Amino acid sequence: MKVKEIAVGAGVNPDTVRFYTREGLLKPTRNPDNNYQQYDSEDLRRLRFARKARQLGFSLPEIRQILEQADDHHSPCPMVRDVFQQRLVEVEREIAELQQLRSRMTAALSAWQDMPDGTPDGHTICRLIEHWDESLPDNGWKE
Amino acid sequence: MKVKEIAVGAGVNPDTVRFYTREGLLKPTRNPDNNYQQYDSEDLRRLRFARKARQLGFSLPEIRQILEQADDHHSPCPMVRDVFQQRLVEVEREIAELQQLRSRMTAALSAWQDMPDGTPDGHTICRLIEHWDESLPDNGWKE
DNA sequence: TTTGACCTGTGAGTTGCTCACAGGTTTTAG
DNA sequence: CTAAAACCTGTGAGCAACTCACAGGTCAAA
Repeated sequence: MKVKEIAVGAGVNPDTVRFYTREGLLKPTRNPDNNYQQYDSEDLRRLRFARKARQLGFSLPEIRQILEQADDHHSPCPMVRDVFQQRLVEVEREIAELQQLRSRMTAALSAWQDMPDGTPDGHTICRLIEHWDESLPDNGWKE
Repeated sequence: MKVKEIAVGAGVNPDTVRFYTREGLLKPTRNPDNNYQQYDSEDLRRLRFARKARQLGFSLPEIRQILEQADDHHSPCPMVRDVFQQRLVEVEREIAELQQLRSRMTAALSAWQDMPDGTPDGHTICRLIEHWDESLPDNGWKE
């Protein structure tokens, strides 16, 4: 298979295939005639695997690690379960944060119905946002 | 105020202050003696505003636009309401996706309890992920 | 006066792609 | 048979929103 073929087979952009190849997730051979990359069905499985793992929130280094373990004939599954559980915790945290954000946003929107538009008098930029209260999740400042 | 002072005042990294200044969100004056940036309380309000807006999901260009509108003595609030409502829709979509992901993950985790670890026999990388089903939200391939 | 903490600008690193470029190859249509 | 379209190659830049590193200037306290 050539780049575009495997890309279509996995439903990704050909540049993603080239990128994953550069990153060492795929290890095609070369056609000595024209110097083209040659992928086989194994590469296709790896690519599909990588895409699924990405959707689950695995990072490229993690995926590479899993693939390398598989190459070395070690079962990556216990590790996958670990990362997977961590990821689940993160997902739940993200959900909670977004839900909190949503309830604040809907509350704010209904409150704003009764508020006049801010007049930028040099003291107020937009009271809609300025009156947004302070207690949002803190991001940063030297964690 | 000097960089670190305003940074502490808004609870952000001094580099973020410098970055926002480069990006035109803050417009400090210069101390001609030492070439230091000089921020005033107005800048502090702008910075706090920007941070709140970021937490609400506004992008830096959007925030800059809002600030510029306020500088020109136009009320940015109607625009803010618009962007805000769009953002609310996005937040809700994100929540829905994450919730779907979570339910799939918990289902998978309990299913995996009964599955053996994949033996990488050259045909399987990790059945935990390979058996993850296909119908996740599609990202990409020429939108 | 010598630390140490701050300031300056610029440039690179982060993540996971995506796109642009310039040139080589292969396929297809006329 | 040839010309154009469609593919391939590697490299390098761009995205978002910072964060950090570097090299050198400035200023406060001890």
